[in-house]
Amino acid sequence: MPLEEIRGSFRVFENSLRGSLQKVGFEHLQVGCDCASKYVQGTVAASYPLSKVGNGTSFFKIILQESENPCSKAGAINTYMFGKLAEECASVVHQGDIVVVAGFSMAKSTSEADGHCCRLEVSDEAGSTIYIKMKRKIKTRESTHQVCTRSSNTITGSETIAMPVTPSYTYTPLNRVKGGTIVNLYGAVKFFKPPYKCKGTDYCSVITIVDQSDAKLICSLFNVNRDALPQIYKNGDIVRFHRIKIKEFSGQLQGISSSGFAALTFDGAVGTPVVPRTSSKLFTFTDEDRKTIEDLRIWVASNLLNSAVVAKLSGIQPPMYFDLTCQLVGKAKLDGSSYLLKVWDGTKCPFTYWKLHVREDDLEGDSVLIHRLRNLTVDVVVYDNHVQLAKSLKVGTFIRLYSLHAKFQSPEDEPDVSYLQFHLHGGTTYGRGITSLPEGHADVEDLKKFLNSVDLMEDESSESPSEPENAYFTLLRDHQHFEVTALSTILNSRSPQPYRIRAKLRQFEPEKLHQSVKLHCPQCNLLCKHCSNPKAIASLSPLATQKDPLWEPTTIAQALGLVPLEYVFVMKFMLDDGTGTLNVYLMDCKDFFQIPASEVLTNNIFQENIERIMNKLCPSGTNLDDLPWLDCFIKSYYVTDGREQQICYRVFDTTIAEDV
DNA sequence: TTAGGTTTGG
Repeated sequence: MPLEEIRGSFRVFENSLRGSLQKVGFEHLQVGCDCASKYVQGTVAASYPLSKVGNGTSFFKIILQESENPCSKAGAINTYMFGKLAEECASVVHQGDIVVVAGFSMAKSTSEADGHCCRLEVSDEAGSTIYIKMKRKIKTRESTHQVCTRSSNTITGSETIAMPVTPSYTYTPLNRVKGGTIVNLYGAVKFFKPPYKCKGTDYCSVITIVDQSDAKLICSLFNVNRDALPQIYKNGDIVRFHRIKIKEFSGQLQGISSSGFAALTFDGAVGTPVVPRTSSKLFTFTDEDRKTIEDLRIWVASNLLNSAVVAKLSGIQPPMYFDLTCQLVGKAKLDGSSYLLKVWDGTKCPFTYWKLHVREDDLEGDSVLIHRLRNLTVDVVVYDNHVQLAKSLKVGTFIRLYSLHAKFQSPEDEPDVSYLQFHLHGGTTYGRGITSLPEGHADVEDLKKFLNSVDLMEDESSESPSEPENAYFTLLRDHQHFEVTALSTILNSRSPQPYRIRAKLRQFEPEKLHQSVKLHCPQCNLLCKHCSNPKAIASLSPLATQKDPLWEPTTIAQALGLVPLEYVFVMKFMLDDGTGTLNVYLMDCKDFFQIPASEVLTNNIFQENIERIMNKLCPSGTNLDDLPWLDCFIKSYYVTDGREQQICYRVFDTTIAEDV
């Protein structure tokens, strides 16, 4: 906490502080000294009213008197507080309180009247911590109606101070860090785990940094606020850590964020703007910092081998783990431990890849856009610890998926085919994780430009640019001896029977393919019907007591009184042979299109195939004369709603074939 | 406190 009250013995408190910080006397304070591992202690001699500096930041000034050396020449020093910390201190700090300041910086005094050549500067954002030992305990208004009066030497009046402040920090090369110290560091990121929620109360980011000394340091950084952790997006980024604690673990030195820790991150590429990424509003940045970063960038360019594999969807070579920069188009909860992210990067994945079947209602995102981008988006399944972050991502934002796994997988019942799947496995090994890239990030701007240049119409019309204009025809699987019957004859006949017809497809429903896939009950031969008579789970007991129980879905379903439903295509064709038109139903699992209905919703290649077939059989805006003739078997049958009988027709023993 | 790079499921 940036502001803490010291309760109990001050001596005990000071002993605990000495474990990590060193006390420094006022006379040793000067601009340029290393204050990272130091603290000062003094008594509040005076305080000024809370005010604001030019940019609107709150400002609070106190004069600290060195407690143990009241006669010292440098016995007092001005302490300037900024931001939230200033506001908090202004409400609790009073004359006579003992104050301990850690994480301060030094600035040159603006007036000789200050009594010291420099002043202390502290702020929440800079990671300062102020400990206060109250002179007297305050009674609250709630506990008593007596308003507590404390002696206060508040100086009235406003004052203008010079901004920005320029304190001086000393940075330790990585080969010089020592255990038990608190140091300031610069380094290039060699490896990192994007912030993730750890088992404790905080978010954690593990970052390995290297520098020109060729030493490396693994740092574990914690913060309750994800955004307060360094915003690293790729290896090679440059970080500046202030007040990082060095300790030994398993014979190796490591860095750990301690009280007052603060970080800045910079793009590590030579020539890019030197703009610090930070959630802090207040931080120091000097010409020297700029020089350090530029030097490190040059070193990174020829010394840091980036182990991360970065790929576009068009260039992946499965199986592989890679980092993908993309835009989130849709998202959906799958189950408690997995989550779907539909993403695109403007390029087309050249492999047959897995599409998950998600109910439209469960999919968050613009359904029109999702449909338009259907041939360019891939489905990424993220697991376990990544679910929480995935859930929080806003559709439309740009994200980077780290160590995304692309691998082929065959469905259990189809060993001959395999689909490419994208998984972000659980855990954080190898830096697996997700970051949301901010607007304005160079990679985001580049990707945006590229996505805007993608011509979706072109993509749709040139999905297979070199593919010949294949024709489709129907194959009759049996009964070839049947004579062709005119539709007018069929329309005049009322007896249920099979026919061979030759007609053109004038219209079909539904237009949207996904609406044609239904669940069908093979027992009663009807759609979404309840033939199941579910039994208690105990009904499985007889099966379990068998010598070699057969734990197959059909056996289990039977024992539980369930009739498994199956996926079928249900379509209505309006056929025309010039003698009349007839509405004929198609209800088919896999034989008509030679594509299983159970797979089509999850496989975009199958969807494209069917769309292509239907577009050939019944292209929109084409005259009946130009449509292809189709040979089909149909049969007539009666359906009844209990009162009236109606004659219907459906396709059977007919298959669509491609004329290659 | 947490993690402590890593040898990578669904």
